[in-house]
Amino acid sequence: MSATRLLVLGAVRMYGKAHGYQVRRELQTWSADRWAKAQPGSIYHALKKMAAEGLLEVVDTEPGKAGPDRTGYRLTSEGETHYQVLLSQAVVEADPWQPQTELFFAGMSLLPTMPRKQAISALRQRVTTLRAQRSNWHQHLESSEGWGEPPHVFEMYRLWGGQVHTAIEWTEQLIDKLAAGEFVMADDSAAAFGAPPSNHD
Amino acid sequence: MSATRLLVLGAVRMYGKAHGYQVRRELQTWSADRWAKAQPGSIYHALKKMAAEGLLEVVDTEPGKAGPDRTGYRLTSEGETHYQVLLSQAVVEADPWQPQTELFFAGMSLLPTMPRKQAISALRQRVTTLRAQRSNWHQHLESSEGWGEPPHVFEMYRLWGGQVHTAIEWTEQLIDKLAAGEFVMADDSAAAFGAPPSNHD
DNA sequence: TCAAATTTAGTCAAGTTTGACTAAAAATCA
DNA sequence: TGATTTTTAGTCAAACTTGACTAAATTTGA
Repeated sequence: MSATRLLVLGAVRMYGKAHGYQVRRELQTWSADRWAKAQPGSIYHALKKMAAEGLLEVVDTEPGKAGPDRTGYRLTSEGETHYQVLLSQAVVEADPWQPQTELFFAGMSLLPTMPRKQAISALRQRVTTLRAQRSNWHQHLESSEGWGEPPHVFEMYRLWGGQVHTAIEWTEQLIDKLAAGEFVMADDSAAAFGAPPSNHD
Repeated sequence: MSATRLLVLGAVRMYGKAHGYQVRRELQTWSADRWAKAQPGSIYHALKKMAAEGLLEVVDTEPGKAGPDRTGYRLTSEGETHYQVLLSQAVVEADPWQPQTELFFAGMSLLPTMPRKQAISALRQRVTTLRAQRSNWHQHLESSEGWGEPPHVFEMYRLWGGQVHTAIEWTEQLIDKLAAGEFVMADDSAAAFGAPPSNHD
């Protein structure tokens, strides 16, 4: 489950129809080329792959008015479903081992494309997972403590625990803000960030 | 600059001489297959690549007593130099964009292979970088604030700021512990974690 | 107006990562 | 003992990522 796919899907979706370069530039404005693997090759690869998988469909191939031809893509209905699933996963999933940042930031970038209640519930799930990790970690440090692990490894656990703590607090604050009606979410306005344009097709 | 290389180099180094499977198992005990890209293919690839680059040399190819032949590797003197450089970089480097965890955890795993003073100074540099990032981020939020970025992006900055804050505090505590003589470092004992065995060669 | 620079759109070879798979030896056990 | 399982050591194709590069159109500016 890669952040690249979610980001590409999200970018195509927000244009309704988009070609690779458009996606590439959009993701660049999100700095996604820096915090995720959003280099040209990855983007074009993801587009072709997802088209082959039926998540995207090629709408047209205009003889590009500048440079090479532009291939326009659009989400299929399976693509739309897949997008919902990926986005929820990205927001909920809190694997302590994987560098969360990439996937979670992708999810956060696209959070406003979720209805408010769903976003809140996804973030709540995330908090639950994070809490569970935290108590797991606590037990590990207290109980069997003192076995073979070299002491500097405990320091790493401590850092990790601190980061999880920070993440929990932040997530809870975000939930509160969402509950208080902050941010424009998918069910507030057709013009929410990342929302697909009205489909006049 | 990949965590895989540093980890593989560090593992070979701590054995003096090691074959791929040994490295693979060692890294598994560090859970490095989970928080870094330490799958078999990556490990064997890194070994071959670094051998081709002259950082490692093939010591022997015993007809493996179990299964296929074992290829033994050892650090060359360039490899040793490179290891020092990579390790320092991993500890010092604090790129806000890259998911730090992978590289930094690799560095922390191998921290005791540094002399104490060097470790402290590397960590101090890290703190300096982190602080700079933090004030950069502060300025961004305060000053030009309110331009085109959608509000949920600010939340991401806030999370990121919190994580940096946690990282700074943790690093400072670690520096204090090191300064107070905690942990067995490379210049304390030949038996420090990850230290190469005495070279009876 | 015409050369140089920039923007647009994408390709491609090289490099890296994945993880299922092979194949041989050793351990287990009925 | 003979069959099954586990451990050992590594390979390999498929997938993904990188980022320099092409090539055409448009803009800039002397």
